[in-house]
Amino acid sequence: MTPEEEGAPARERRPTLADVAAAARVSTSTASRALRDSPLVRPATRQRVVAASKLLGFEPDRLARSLRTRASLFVGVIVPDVATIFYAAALKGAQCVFEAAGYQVLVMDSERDADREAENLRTLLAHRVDGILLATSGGFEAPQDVPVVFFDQVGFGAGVGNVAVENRGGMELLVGHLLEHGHRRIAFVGAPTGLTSATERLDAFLAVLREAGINPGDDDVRLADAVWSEASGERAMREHLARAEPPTAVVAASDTLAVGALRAIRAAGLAIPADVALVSFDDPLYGDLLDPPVTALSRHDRELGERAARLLLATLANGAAEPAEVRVSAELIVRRSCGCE
Amino acid sequence: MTPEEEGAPARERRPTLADVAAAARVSTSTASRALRDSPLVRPATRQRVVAASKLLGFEPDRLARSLRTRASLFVGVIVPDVATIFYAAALKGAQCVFEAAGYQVLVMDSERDADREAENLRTLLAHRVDGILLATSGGFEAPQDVPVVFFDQVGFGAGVGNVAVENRGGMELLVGHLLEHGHRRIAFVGAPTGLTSATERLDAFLAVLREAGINPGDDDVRLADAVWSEASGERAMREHLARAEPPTAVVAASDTLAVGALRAIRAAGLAIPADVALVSFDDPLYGDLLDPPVTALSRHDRELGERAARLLLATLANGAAEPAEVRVSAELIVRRSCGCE
DNA sequence: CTGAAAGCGCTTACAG
DNA sequence: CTGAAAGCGCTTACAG
Repeated sequence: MTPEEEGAPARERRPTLADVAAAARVSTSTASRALRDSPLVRPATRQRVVAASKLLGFEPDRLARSLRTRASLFVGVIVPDVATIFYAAALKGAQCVFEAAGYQVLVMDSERDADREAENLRTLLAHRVDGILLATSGGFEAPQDVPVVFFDQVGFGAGVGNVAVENRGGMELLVGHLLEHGHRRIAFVGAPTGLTSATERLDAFLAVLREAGINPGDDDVRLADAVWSEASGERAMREHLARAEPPTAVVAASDTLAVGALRAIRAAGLAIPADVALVSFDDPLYGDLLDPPVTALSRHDRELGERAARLLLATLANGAAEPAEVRVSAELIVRRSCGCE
Repeated sequence: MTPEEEGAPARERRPTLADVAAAARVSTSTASRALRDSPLVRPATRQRVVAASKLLGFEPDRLARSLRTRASLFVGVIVPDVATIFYAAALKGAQCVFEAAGYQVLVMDSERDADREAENLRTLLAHRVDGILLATSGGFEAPQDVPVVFFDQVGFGAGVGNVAVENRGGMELLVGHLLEHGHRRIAFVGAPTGLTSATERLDAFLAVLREAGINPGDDDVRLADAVWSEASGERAMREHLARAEPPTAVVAASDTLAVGALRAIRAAGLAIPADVALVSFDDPLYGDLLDPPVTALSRHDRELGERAARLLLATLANGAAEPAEVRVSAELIVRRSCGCE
């Protein structure tokens, strides 16, 4: 046998299943079966094939396999901004779950743009993803036959499920705590409604206040920009501070907004919590080290991603069930910005 | 013509090129050419094909195309931890560049584990990525014929290029500033050497000190864990504080380490910078809002990712050139923890 | 300008 | 237990 026949590692191109089969002197059918641990192949044969595969450094082409099996084992994840702590952590959670299940994730960043999101969706479909995790920015168009689960923002009706934070419960904790401190003039720094979390948080804020017998006026809520940017949170807070009767406490609908508010309050030369108390819906990174440490809701970023991934996996395995609605609840982390200590 | 022949959108399975071709009454060859804007097809024909494609909602299967063209337009990015600000931002930078060039990115999280990294590498190769961006954790094995560019950590010799921070220059800024403040007993909280950034930063720290006529002792450097965890930074700082002659200033090799050090100093009831000054190699998130605001080097996370991506793209387009070595330099952000103001 | 044919690298009925 | 054959959905020489 010449070296060519024996299949010394071909340096010029990647070995294919055919190379392995040739080296092991079996058909590609048998080689394929052997490598996939089919019970249909004699142990001795399997051994030969495996050895040949090792020798050649064979790695099956997942793309070719996907094409043939009609299951890509690709899953798509669309987020508004990967560089944001929340989405990065949620992505990580999802990725861990998917990888363990043999799926490869395709991440897309919609840049918080609905059109881009729609395009991302198409790109994912073109890659024949088996399913999608979507933190929508409003560009959702239901794909024909791939299941999508919404996370962060819930997509009413559409999709096979939603996983999000318990916005109502969280807001109850936040506002409730401020109420206990005796505040009555409590203001809100939120995001433009439209996306569900922004809306739910605002609605909950108003509802909790009303239940406490307080009737918040229009002035009591200021909306930042759709990106939930620090800068816009700062601006919104500045507006609150400029009111004839400024609030004695503020709840920010997110960590970024809270940090913006913090900047505005400091810039105004005011003391927290003496002049204005501040609480944040999400715990800012290093929230305990800020000046002052801020009272906030604990984060469950990664868990959110995991839950969403598991939901999708379940659908992929069992077919569409009832749309699942999962809400993860957060706890109050009491620090100093609320007036405690 | 019956509806079947005319190709009303088949709801049960995704339309293929064959469906489009049938609907437009051309061969798949022509359909393919028409959709890819080949000059070889008559305008009228192209129109028919495009119309049919639209009508059916056809989206070409990228996997099939990749198989045929032998260019996946996939690119892999391996990071030690996506949930870390730095890597998330670098990923975003890279992703933007790749997407604009028509590449889809496959992200892998090595969990800072060399074996997992090696596995990630194999997975990427199995997906026939055209190239790889790697922030190595030590598990690199050179793939046969796909170019890899290292970022964050440089991979000596291997790969088609490296992009990293200017560690030496950054350390000069940091230590130099502390020296100007009159400090002589300056300590270091770093990461275990091995990975290049840890090594380079430590070496630079020592070198700069020596050039200033100071001879740092073994005690002056304490190493945290390989994950650069806050907790280990805190521990290392605690050790420094417990020394017979504690340092009057400390440089932390990263933001996380600096935050850990900050915690340790505070816990010891010491004042920054009065009792110990502190500077950080990377600017912590909200570094200006911490108590006290910390002096640090500006971040260029996203830029690092972009540069790395562009380098890979260039290699993909022009073939292997000389291994490129790009270093991005950082500026000193002076705040209060160093003793300024 | 268009079509028939081959083939990318796999998997899987179908025969034996 | 094994192999020859078909086919996943595309693209691209090769003829015409």
